[in-house]
Amino acid sequence: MPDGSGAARLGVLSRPGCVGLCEQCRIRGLAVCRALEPQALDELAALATRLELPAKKLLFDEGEPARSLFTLVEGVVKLYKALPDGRRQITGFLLPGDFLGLAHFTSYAYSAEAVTEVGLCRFPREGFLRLLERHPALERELLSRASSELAAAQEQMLLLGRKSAKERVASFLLSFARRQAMVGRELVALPMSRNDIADYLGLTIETVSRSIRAVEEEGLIRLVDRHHYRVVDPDRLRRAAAAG
Amino acid sequence: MPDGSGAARLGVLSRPGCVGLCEQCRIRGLAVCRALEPQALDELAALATRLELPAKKLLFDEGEPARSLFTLVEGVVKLYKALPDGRRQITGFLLPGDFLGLAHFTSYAYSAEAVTEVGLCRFPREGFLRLLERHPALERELLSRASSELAAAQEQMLLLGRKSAKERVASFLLSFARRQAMVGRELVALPMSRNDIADYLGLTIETVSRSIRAVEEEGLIRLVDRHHYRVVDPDRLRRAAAAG
DNA sequence: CGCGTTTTTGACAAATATCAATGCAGGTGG
DNA sequence: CCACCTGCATTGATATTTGTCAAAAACGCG
Repeated sequence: MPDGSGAARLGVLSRPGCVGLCEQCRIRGLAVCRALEPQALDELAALATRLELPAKKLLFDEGEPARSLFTLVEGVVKLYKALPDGRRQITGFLLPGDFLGLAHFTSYAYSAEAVTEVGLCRFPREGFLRLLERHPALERELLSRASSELAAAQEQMLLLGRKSAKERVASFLLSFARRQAMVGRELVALPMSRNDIADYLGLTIETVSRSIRAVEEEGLIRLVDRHHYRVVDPDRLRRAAAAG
Repeated sequence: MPDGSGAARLGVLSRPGCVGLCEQCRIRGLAVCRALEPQALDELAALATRLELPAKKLLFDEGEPARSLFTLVEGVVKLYKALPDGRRQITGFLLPGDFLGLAHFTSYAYSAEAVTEVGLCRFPREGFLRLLERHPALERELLSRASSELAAAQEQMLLLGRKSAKERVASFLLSFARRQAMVGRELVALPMSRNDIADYLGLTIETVSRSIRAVEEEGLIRLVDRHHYRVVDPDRLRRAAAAG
């Protein structure tokens, strides 16, 4: 079952500290250890440039020629589309292990911006596409991820089209906690601003703020501070999210 | 640029009457004439079962084991997800040439139902996946389509999260007309019910009805009858759709 | 032609957005 | 070290949009 989180439900979630430690994972994010033979892995590694960017840095903008593909190694990235008058819709938050930049056309269909400091691997489009042709396994992995993204996108459409504000917030808090595999006691980090959450859920910051408070007052979560929470009652949170 | 129509902006739009006429197109919908070598095409054809279904027939239901993949040859299909209490979100309308049933997991992530009478090709999952392994070109075609779907899904998230009722309706009328390549004088068929349009746009039927009327009264479209319209002023319609 | 279904229209209600303060926290400079 | 500043978040009062409920109209089918 997809969990509606917008990206990366692939079991490739980040293990902090893995980067630079595990030789196999040196190009993180491509589920490389799982899906690729060592040779393809090496070729990928040869292609990659390592990149560190500060929070709020724009990786690329909607409409710009798609020259690069990336895997996220560290931190959080948001993807979004905007209307001419400035209204924005965030279409997903990416966590370490996620892939971005696959454009069907020659330009990006969305913008990507670092939410926190991020570490990335950058692949030049041309080289990556050539590699793809030589390694069907890589192509299969991408297709698998794209299907998975598509399922998440559909879940998000259901949220945006049919859920109430409180249900949206509950869904988000639940699925974000799940992605960090921390539904139990663990503290969940919420690095993005209320504004980003609002733009992800199709609400205003005020409504997000009020809805988070409502969910907390019912005892479904506990807000430790503005950017950390615990899921107190996963079952009731799931019901509050209108999750099937 | 994606047009937000939810599926099939691949130039594989239907040419009425092609089915059964053109030998190459006998398995329509896989962009077969474009992307595949003749041998793969023949193998695909050998795998396919032809299917005719009446309107309102359920092809498959969310959660059901994904035993088949389909290409739509004739008619219109809707894909949707539902909440336990019955609220529904239609995630896309499929036109001839479109592909459906690619499940990342072993069960379908959404339901599919015939809007009109439909003609389909059905492929058993197992055989199709084996074929996929032998024909990287087919895999590439699917990846290309999945990327394209993803872009459309993101466009739809923008619509659902950030557009007003009138903008949603204008966007829908415009992109549906474009998909039928009929932005000019031509009559656009709108085979689905107001209810389906509402469930696609995240609105109620009443709001859809009023918004269509508003768009018509401004002279952007002309409603011939409930299920046919003409785009009168594409430019102003595009602006009303808040399209960038 | 009549009946069930879908669509449109209207009056009203509810959810969420908007506008306006206020509060809080982290960073900076005195 | 503290006070202030700045940006983000919360809270409150009100406005707007869209949803809900009810009825009439149009359509499609026997």
